[in-house]
Amino acid sequence: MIKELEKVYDPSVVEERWYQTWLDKKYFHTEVDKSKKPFTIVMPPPNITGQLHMGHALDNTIQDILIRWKRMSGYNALWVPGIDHASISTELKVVEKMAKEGLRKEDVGREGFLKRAWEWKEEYGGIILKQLRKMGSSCDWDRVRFTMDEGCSEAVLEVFTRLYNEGLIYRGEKLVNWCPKCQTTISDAEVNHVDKQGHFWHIKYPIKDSDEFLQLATTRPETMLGDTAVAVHPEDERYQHLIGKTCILPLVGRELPIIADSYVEKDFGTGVVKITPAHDPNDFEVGVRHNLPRINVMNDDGTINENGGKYQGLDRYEARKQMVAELEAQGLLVKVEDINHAVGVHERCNTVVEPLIKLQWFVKMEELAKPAIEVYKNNQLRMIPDRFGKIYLHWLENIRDWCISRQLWWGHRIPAYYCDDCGHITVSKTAPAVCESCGSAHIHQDEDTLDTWFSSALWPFSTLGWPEKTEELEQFYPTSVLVTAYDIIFFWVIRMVFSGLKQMGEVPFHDVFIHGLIRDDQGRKFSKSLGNGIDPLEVIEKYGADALRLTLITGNAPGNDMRFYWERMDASRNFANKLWNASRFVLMNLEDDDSDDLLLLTPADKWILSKVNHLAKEVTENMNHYELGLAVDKIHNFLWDEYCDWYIEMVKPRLYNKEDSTRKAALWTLKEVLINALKLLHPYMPFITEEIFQHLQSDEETIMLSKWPEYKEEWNFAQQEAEMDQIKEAVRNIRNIRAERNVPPSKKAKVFVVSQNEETRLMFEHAEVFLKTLASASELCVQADKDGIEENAVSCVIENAVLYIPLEELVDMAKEKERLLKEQEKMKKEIDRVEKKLSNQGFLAKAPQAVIDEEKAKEAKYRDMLARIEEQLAQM
RNA sequence: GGGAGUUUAGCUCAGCUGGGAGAGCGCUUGCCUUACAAGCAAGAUGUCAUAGGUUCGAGCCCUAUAACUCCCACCA
Repeated sequence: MIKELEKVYDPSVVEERWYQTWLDKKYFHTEVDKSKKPFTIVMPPPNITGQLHMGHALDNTIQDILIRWKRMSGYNALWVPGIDHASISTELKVVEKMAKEGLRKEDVGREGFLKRAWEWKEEYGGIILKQLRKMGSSCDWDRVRFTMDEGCSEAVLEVFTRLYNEGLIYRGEKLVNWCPKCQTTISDAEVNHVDKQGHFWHIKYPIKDSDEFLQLATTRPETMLGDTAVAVHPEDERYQHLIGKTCILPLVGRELPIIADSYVEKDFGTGVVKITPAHDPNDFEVGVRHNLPRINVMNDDGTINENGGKYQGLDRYEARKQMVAELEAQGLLVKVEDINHAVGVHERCNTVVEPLIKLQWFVKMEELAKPAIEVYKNNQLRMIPDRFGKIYLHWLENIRDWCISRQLWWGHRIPAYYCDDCGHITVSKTAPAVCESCGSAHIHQDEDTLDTWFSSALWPFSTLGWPEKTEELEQFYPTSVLVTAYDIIFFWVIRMVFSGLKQMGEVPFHDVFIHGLIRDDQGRKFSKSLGNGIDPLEVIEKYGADALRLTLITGNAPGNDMRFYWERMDASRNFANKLWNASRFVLMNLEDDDSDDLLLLTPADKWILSKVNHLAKEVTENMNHYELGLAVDKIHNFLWDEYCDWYIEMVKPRLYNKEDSTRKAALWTLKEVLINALKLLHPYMPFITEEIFQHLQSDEETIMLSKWPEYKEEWNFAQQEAEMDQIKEAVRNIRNIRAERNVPPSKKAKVFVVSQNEETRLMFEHAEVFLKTLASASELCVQADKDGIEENAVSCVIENAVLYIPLEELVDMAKEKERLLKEQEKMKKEIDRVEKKLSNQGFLAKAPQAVIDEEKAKEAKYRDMLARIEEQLAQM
């Protein structure tokens, strides 16, 4: 039994033991049960290169809370875990590892590389899932999925071929984002724009057969090697005479047409733009309009290629340096301006992205985006908090085609087969033996793989068995809620929505619960370079998973970032310890006979039952609105303040008196209320609640599968709640009086309650059992008049009564009077305020009746109290 | 350039559909009261960023301003 255990709660043993038990008993496993309503979450699959960090800890705590709550509420609750192959990150890691052995990708070939990648996956892929168990995550481990497992791969092939056949996937030569370091294309979403210090080089381009020059500026002089035109605005008077003429590209000598295009802004710079269709998205468009040649001057590694003449072989930045120097030498460099401008970098490696023309695979987005916009607008898809919906819409409304091919080996290989004879492309889920067009057997598969997000976009249905028609799919799709951080809306949420709508005809989830980021104590993001990371596993080791979970949820509102600092862990641990000790107290007193017949419930019992009853209602409501921070705050407050500091203290005298006829009721209430509160707390702090629950009762096998507390009318005691509020107020007043005079608790004093109201007197008489101990009273005298009270007793006025405490020490009457005058002043102010309200015709006419009644009741109460205060004063 | 968020106690943050400003930590004072000193009790601290407006009533709704943060974006 707990009562024999330590005074201090030690989470490490308890957490380990319960997680193993839950696993052994298969509590996490969910089978399809059509008699219940489904509640589904698919876990955002962490990367196989990943280690558990605070973001995962928060994300999974939220999911676990929701799943545990719904499971207890009788839902067919399924939480599918899984991991993502993370094509580019993993490939980089494996390459890095090979480099240590002195090997390059090319040395081992595609197959050799993939073998190593799979080995990586086997070795490291499951680490983060194991770490998630430390958090207490109750996902269905029998259903772990991997984005490259058989089923998910099947789904990828199915979707690719379907979209291709519909013309929604196409192959085209377009300007794409190229990472020279990773040597692959990347999507727009993978490009970060960072402000960098750069230069504006103002250069003169000579006009052919003339002494004139066109002056223009560029931030990337090396791209001039690929210039194929110079453009001005069609209506720019300054340059009318030059349109149609030719200028000479410095350093290269190529003749460039001077064209007119309204893309150029007259008022920016000199109003002249060099056009490099192969290296700039805008210029590319201009090139299409004017049928300009595209000259690619760059190799895949960011060096200048054979089109760069003598600069061939130089790195792009070295070429830039040399070219600028030569321009200057030739007198063609007018000036150099320092500027701050946004540069696109690859989010993985921070290398400056180079726009290059490449033949790549794309998903046509316009048609797919429309229904995704619709479902948000007509509320089939909700964002919590709603403001993220605007970000979602803005992205979809401005979406461009999605480049999905990657020059990587690790991932889903594109199921396109090229005929070496006729050039026909066959797209097929299985490798065709011959070209479907000419029948040639000389065919080869596309070397590229798909963007990692292509497979994760299918996650909500591929994990449930799609494209097979499984009963899981039928029962659990659409899923209930997606839990994720706001930084992943573009990458993932949007792509899941349009993929789900396209393939399943339904949204992949109804709600998107978006949380913020965890930051360090100074509000900075956790990052390797700052070295400010905090390992959740270390936190768990020191404080326990329950405490970490509580910290992550407490005081946080949806969508908001939060700071982590250790002091908050102390507070959470202290709460766990408080709960532990309160439970020890209950268990110490509990007896074997816990039948609930013949219970004589006192007002105090009814009060706490009523409180926990309303707590259940409010917590459930908060959780329905994803207000987890508010919910857990209420549970915390109930357990610590109401249950521990008040109820347990009230009940002690009854427990210690074996003759007390209400003793059994006290024990029953202590236990019953604690069980209900534990259940409400369980989703947040699963381990400690289970540990206590198991010691406390034997009706239910585990708190995990116990019945979620619901509001019940028979536990609604409004009157007792009001009475206890008044008793508490009296106790606080007495304590205050004693504290102000530094009367130690050991020094007891008589307390007189004088009230003309019979009900009030009765109420205090009933409370005598515990009131004496709570207020350090030697004796409690409840009476209708002031008989027997010393003249210099300290007094204070409460609703319907006056309290007197005769203190032996000489009471400073002048000070007492001063205190009463202050009270009087305060009361008058209150009355003024209420009266002002009640004499306001507008208020009386427009405010709800309940509010008006409340104010009237206050007025009466305050007037009564003021009268008593003045009576006291008159006698001084 | 567009959009969003934040501004509440010394610190970190809650405050749900408008109806007397809250928590944790910190601080002051007194207590080892047989569950808990990781505790108990009693305290102190707020022009809810600023200025207007709507309303019987505004921390909450509207407008403007300021400061900070973030996201998006092809001005060379």
